[in-house]
Amino acid sequence: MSKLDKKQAILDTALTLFVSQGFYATSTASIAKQAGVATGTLFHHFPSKDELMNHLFLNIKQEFADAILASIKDSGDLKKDAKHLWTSAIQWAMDNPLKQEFFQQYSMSPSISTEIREQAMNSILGFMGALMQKGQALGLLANYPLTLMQDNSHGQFLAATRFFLDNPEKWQDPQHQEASFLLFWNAMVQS
Amino acid sequence: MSKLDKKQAILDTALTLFVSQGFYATSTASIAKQAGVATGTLFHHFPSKDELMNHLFLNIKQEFADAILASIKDSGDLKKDAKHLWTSAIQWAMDNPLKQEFFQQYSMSPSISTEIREQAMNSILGFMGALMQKGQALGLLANYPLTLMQDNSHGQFLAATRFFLDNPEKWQDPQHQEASFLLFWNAMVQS
Amino acid sequence: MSKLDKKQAILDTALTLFVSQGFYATSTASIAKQAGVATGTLFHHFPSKDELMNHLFLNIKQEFADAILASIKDSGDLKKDAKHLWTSAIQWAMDNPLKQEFFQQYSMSPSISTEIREQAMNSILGFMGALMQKGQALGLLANYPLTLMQDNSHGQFLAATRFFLDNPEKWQDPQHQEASFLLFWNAMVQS
Amino acid sequence: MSKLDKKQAILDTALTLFVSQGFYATSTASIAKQAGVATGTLFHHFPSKDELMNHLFLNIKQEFADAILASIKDSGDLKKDAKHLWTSAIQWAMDNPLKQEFFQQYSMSPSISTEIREQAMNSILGFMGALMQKGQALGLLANYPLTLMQDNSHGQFLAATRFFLDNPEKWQDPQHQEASFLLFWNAMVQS
DNA sequence: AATGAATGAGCGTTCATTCAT
DNA sequence: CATGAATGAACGCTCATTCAT
Repeated sequence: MSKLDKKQAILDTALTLFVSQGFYATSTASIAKQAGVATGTLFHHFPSKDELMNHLFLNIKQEFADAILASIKDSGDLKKDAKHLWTSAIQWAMDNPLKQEFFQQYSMSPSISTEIREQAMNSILGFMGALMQKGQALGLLANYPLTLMQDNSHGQFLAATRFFLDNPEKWQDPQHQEASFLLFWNAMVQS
Repeated sequence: MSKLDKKQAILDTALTLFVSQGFYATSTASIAKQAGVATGTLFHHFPSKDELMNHLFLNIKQEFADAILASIKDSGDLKKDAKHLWTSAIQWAMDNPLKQEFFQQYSMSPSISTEIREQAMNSILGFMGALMQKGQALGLLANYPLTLMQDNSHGQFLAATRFFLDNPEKWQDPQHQEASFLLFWNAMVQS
Repeated sequence: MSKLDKKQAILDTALTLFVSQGFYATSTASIAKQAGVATGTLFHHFPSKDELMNHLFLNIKQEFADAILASIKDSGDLKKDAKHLWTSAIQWAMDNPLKQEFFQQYSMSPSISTEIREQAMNSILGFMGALMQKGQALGLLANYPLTLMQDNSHGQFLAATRFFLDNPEKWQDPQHQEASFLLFWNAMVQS
Repeated sequence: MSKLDKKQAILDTALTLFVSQGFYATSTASIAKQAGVATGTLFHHFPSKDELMNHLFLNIKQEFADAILASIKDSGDLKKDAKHLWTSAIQWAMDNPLKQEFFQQYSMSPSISTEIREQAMNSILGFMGALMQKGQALGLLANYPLTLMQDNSHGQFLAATRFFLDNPEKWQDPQHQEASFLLFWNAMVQS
């Protein structure tokens, strides 16, 4: 096993165990053991358990952001673009259930330092913010305060991914998929 | 200090510390010390740290449910009733910021046993579910799958309370208050 | 329940629990609870857990000594008298299995203070000592050192009661009963 | 201090303290401290205090069994062989007073799990059992039930070692040594 | 870089004992 | 005399972290 393999094995194992047992219930010794390395090795790659957690969090956030960024389109039809974005985001969650679960569990937990958490939130909500401002400028979306709309959308996204993660077969159902998007979109529409 | 005072002091201190430091970072010794009782006293009233947590959770959930239940009206105007419900719920959160914070942190955390958590969720989401079914029957709300709508509303509620808790002065602003309700209501209306 | 009843209930419960769970694994709270009294009541009757234990030990030892004393005969036939004594002693153990078990467990354990233990041993072994000296004077028993013979007899008695307590049906068998006595008696006879 | 040294230091210290203070009155912290290691080190080598105890018990039982096994002879003269066995067993106890004391205290105590205790008893009493059956076949020993004889011999052995451990100078006295054996042997002899 | 034995502060919990009622 | 809530020292044990190899 090469160096990179060991570091990656530690990260992979940590993700699995943090999600299934929780951060505090997972000992560094158990991560090392299940990753097939010595306890000391974990601390060669990460200065502390907290740093391992933050590293993991930033890694996953970046993966998600990259996936979303790659799926952004500008077709001229804002609603269509928004639907594409919404669907891509949930699809990523369905494709990466462990990572999404990790996000759900730790994006609001004190196990992750505040600055890291906020940094992650901003970068993701940034996409949505830009889209919303565009919609407002076009008169498609209501002129609600932007930060309120952003937080609301984030809450809807967390609820939607939790729902579909718990009921994966429903994500295959076009009615559910469509309803999920409309709940998100109509909330903001100029009525 | 009377008997009840000591038990209550433990519960109050535990609430404060669990919210500010997290469950695992809060030692039973620190709860006892700050509550002004001996370590043994905590275990005289609660068989374990976990049971103390569950007790706290059920207590707060019941308080919230009682507050919501007391504010339910049936005026014949569903949208008006819904707004009253929505406003009351957020108002309770604004009046009890510590308890709302506790809810945000622990309603999805493994620190609370699954059955206790689900029991709490169901009792609260039950109100919303009934209201939604009524709205669908009247043709006011879209015929989206009920469970999806419920989870979506819950997500919006968590987002709204977090937003107003972080920006309490905005809850005084009628525009924000109105926008918050419309985001919730319009998401579900029949378009 | 009268005062004496409560004190006796505590002693009875302590005997049962000390035998079945051991001294250290039995909490004073559990004794009080099972005896149907408050925790404080135990400490009204006995100044400490250790004193309760010593009290129990002396009580039982006295009961045993009384039973043996009552069964001593002087028929002129030493072997017959010895057999009667031996049989009576084991019979008492069979009739009071809990108390005998208590004896087996604690007569050598540090849970009971040394002086109390020695005091108990001497009073019981005294009977045997007198009998042995008589036998030696008559030329029936070998002139082995008296203390060695006493300790040997005690060891045989403990072994015999343990055996018959574990196999109570064999105590009904005359062959076993006779063999048990002969092992004891022949060990000491002048060969 | 090497690794093995530390583990051995823990075992040695535990033996001394368990014998002098008892199992429950000896804290793991005191064992570690007196052994010159950290508390965690004890638990690095033994998963729990109970396991440390069982380990100790099995170690000592094995040592004793090995010593006895090495001293077994088959000279054709059964009584002579028996005396050799008896003397060797007591000699081991005199040479290892701490370990013998440990045996006396714990071979019947609930601090050691039942299966471990029985396993130890059987392996030791096995020697005696074989010797007795041989004696019965030769018509030298009485036809008492074998298990009763075994238990009886065990009781005599415990009594003899206790006696000589408490009075070590008497083990030097040929009269005491001879008497001790005759008490054991004559008990079983065909009369 | 990798190892894993060693560390010791800190944890949740127990329980003999006290004392106000 | 009886009660049981309260006490706090002490327990067995865990685990993030260090460091000699």
